[in-house]
Amino acid sequence: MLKHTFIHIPKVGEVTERRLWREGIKTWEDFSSYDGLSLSPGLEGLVRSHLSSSQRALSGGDAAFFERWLPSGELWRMYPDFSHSCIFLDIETTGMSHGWNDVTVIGTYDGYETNVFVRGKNLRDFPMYARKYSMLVTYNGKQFDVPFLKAKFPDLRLPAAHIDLRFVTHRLDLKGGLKGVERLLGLDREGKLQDVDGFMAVKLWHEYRRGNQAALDTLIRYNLEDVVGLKAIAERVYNMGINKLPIPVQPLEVNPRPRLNLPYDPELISWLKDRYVYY
DNA sequence: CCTGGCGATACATGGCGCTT
DNA sequence: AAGCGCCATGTATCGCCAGG
Repeated sequence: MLKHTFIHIPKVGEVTERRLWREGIKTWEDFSSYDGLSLSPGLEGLVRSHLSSSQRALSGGDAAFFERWLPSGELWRMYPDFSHSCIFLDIETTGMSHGWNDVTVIGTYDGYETNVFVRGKNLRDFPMYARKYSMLVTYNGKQFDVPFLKAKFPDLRLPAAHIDLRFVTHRLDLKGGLKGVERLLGLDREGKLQDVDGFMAVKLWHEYRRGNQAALDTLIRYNLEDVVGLKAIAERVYNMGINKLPIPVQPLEVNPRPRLNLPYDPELISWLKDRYVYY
């Protein structure tokens, strides 16, 4: 998709990009053979030089370049070009507020394997691990996960680009939180895991601290279900995004939600569900 | 329960090309 | 040269709504 993109160039907005497309300039390559019809000479030069930087950034895997120049609502366009170095992430905490609450679990998925970092075990390994990636994908992570992680690890270096799927789905009229979006896309998770939410994640952590090992298993399973779901969502919303554009763009091959083979305790979930009042 | 990024909206500004 | 429309961009304000 980036090779079709012009909106990251200064002085080029949605209208100009669509005009270029309409005139048959659908890729950066098309622009090189452009014989100067409807852009002013100054703008043409600007585009030309910005495209050569873009080409360099793309071949060099420079995600920071695109994070810097793309309007935030169009960051989703980066996904296929950087998915080879992409990390999906979701955290669990003891509550909602940075000042008062702590990170308990960090779950990640790179498209091949999941990783989990647990408070009191290996949470400290996360910053080193996170450095390897160019792109981060979360749901509401700009609000929640990233500020929490930065508070926890002050000199944390996260991937240069961050796609927050919350805003992508919202613009596509997919609303209702991560689980709601999964449901709308037919990506529901199995059985009892459906009943776990963030509030229960807090309770599961406390159960674990009281000595219940199965509570940690369940918390981790829940967390990783969220994480792997992000990839399935990203692929689908990307394809929905390109379908709204007036030019044909190569769609992404869509994968099913990965099936996790990790233990959890369905009875504990039922017990917690009955035990606490939700509002 | 708390928090804040973001989209939507409105408005001002300024560059540019075109017309008269 | 002046006026105009088009478009990008900046600023400000407001309310939504997602996370544990």
